[in-house]
Amino acid sequence: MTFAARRPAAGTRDAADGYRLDDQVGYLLRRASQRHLAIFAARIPELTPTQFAALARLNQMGPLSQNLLGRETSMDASTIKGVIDRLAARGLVATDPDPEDRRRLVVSLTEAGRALFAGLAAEALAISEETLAPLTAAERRQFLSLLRKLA
Amino acid sequence: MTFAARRPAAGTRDAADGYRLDDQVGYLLRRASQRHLAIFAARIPELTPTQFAALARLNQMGPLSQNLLGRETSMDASTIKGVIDRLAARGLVATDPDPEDRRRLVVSLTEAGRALFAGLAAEALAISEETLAPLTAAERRQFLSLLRKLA
DNA sequence: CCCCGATCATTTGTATGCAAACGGAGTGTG
DNA sequence: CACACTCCGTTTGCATACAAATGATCGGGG
Repeated sequence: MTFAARRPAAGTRDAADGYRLDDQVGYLLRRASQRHLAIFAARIPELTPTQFAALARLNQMGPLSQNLLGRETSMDASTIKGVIDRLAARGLVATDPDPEDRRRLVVSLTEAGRALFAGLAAEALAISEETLAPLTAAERRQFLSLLRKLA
Repeated sequence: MTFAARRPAAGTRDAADGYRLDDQVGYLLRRASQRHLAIFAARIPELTPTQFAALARLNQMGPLSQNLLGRETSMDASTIKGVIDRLAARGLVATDPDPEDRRRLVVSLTEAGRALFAGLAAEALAISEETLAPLTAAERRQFLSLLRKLA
């Protein structure tokens, strides 16, 4: 005796009943991102994760054109523009025209930006640790490995 | 002969050099969410993932107050308001005052909303599958299990 | 019964994030 | 050299997200 006999023959009804929001990867990703954001905002209130990502990439790669920096940090052209505008307004990055290509706007870290990043990098690593705290060390490695395949 | 001798003695410089953006869980979560969103938008262009989540929860739980629906879908009060406003403008949900508590706004699925959800549920499951496609079946189970612990 | 704290919905301000369209600038081809 | 194609930066419009403040309402305690 199963429940199969109670199911309607058509497909849509089955799918609607079988859809469990709490099991969907998109919903879980959104929730995990929200939790991470809360941890980040609590420990580094002066920057957002995206702003910090831009500083980190500039620190790692040196000056980059605005659009390229966007690609290197997974932000589209309009998003990176807003991020750079806000960082520039606070004096953390400088923007200069590229003499070799007049379309380009070269973004570079200022000394203040470099110092801020250097002072916060350890805290940023601690944020990643706290985000992964519910997992054991082995689970963290496994999770990051799988997550990388989806990114 | 290692590189250790070239490292400065202080801590901040070490942390700045040791910070690899591409290894940080927050960055990877953002990228995975972006990929999922692109898949969702391509396959269900008429709804956003959050809008679909609200319909799914209403389909599962029945009518709910607006704030409670927000909690049940991990959206704060101002976010869920905008989502419900847009769904209501399209006739997919109805909002009525709660006679038992005049603070509350009861949100319920309309027939159109119920039909739309039923018609899209199978596609939504396919979206989850496509998002997880880079993983094997065993990896998917493992990944979802770990992700749930972080959400 | 009145007050106090909690809850509900709303509004405002700020910050991603994506789509689409635009003009300016490089590049390669015929 | 002219043209098409591409890239760069910008702008607009829309949709999450969160913080903070507000006003209305509900609940319980004194």
